[in-house]
Amino acid sequence: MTETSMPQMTRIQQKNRELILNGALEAFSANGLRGATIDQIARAAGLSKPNVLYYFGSKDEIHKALLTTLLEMWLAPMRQIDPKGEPLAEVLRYVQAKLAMSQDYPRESRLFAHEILQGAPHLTEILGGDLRQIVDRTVAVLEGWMDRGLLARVEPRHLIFSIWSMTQHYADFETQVRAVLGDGRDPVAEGAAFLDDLYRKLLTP
Amino acid sequence: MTETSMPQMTRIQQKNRELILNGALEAFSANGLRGATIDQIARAAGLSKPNVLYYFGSKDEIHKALLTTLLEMWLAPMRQIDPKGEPLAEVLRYVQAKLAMSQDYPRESRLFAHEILQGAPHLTEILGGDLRQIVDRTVAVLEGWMDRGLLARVEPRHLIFSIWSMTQHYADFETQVRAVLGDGRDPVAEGAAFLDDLYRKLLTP
DNA sequence: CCTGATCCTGACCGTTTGGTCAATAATCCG
DNA sequence: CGGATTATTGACCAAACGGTCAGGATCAGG
Repeated sequence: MTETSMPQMTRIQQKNRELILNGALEAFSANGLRGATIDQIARAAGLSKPNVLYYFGSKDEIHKALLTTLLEMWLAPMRQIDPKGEPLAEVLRYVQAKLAMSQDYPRESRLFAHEILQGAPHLTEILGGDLRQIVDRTVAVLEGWMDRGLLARVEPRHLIFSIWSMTQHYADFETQVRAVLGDGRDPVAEGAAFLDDLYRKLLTP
Repeated sequence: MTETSMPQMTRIQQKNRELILNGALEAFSANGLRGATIDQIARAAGLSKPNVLYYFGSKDEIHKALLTTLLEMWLAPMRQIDPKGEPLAEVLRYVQAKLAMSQDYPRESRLFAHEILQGAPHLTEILGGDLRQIVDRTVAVLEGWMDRGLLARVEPRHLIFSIWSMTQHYADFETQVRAVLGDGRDPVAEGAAFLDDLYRKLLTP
């Protein structure tokens, strides 16, 4: 959400660009790229529509800027897996970190879900580059652990998918989860316990 | 996709309503409720726009009819879990059936994903009723098995979530999956093996 | 205080969208 | 066949949408 502060920007630019990106996150995460309107974004940002378009040339440009800004944050937990750490603990810590992000940043989670449902038009470049790279690194680490018998052998990429899908599920499908579980329960806390159990059983050698 | 054939409908009504629902599935699954236009639906159905609106009064009505029609099919695999069967085999069969559905009916899967990302405006009624009931039944069956020590004890509802999220992931997030796995691989076949392994380890008492 | 650059907005424009309607064509049935 | 019902469409409408623009307000620096 905090924009990478470019140096040659006035205070006003910094403040308003951030207001706009914040409003855009609200609108895009709720309605998707096509569903969200510039008016919605402007209202959420507390600015006029032409003023929004003064800072970003088009709706698409806002969307792109937002995704670029947020992707780094979204991948951060995976970067923190430590090849020198205790294997099972490292994976479990990653799972919990990803789950916490889905809980703390549901809008961001939904934003990415929407983007990917559309076929990731804006993300494909990054998906093929940066993301691929960080995933490859993580796969190598996991395979190293499995080779040394420190972790049960499973297909590493599918292990990663399973973590992504289940943790995001709690944010993206919150409605469904709530409808099924009923009120008065804490889906994410229960999910944390379930996932800990699951990956412990799956990965203990 | 096949409409529940109401009796007092002419052949033309039956045919055209089905054409429309089919076109709507194409449009809604690709672009969501707000993103899809009646024109798109009409084109996909091979009918004129006013003619589409002759059969369904509004875009929302088409959407609602489509969800209602498809929900039954979507829940069918869960209904087939047999309380008298061998527990682990029953669960594994359900997992594979759900995965096959994500592969065979990706449009339907995406349709539901879109709907739920919007907060399930049209589904909430059904989510609180029919869905709740079938889930409750399945939970009871699972708990029975766990009580008798035939299945490892886990929170049954979260077990169900995990199945839903991971199987749907292969359809909804197909782009992401393909980008990470690279070409020349069969994500679903690999997923089937991974999931079989996972649930076997998780649920074997 | 002045001046140039930055910031902001009301009014406006062309297009798309959901939806209507009167008129015409096809179909059904006695 | 013939009349009534059903099916279909081109033309149209109001609202919403993405985006532009000229001109005025505000601000920073000398």
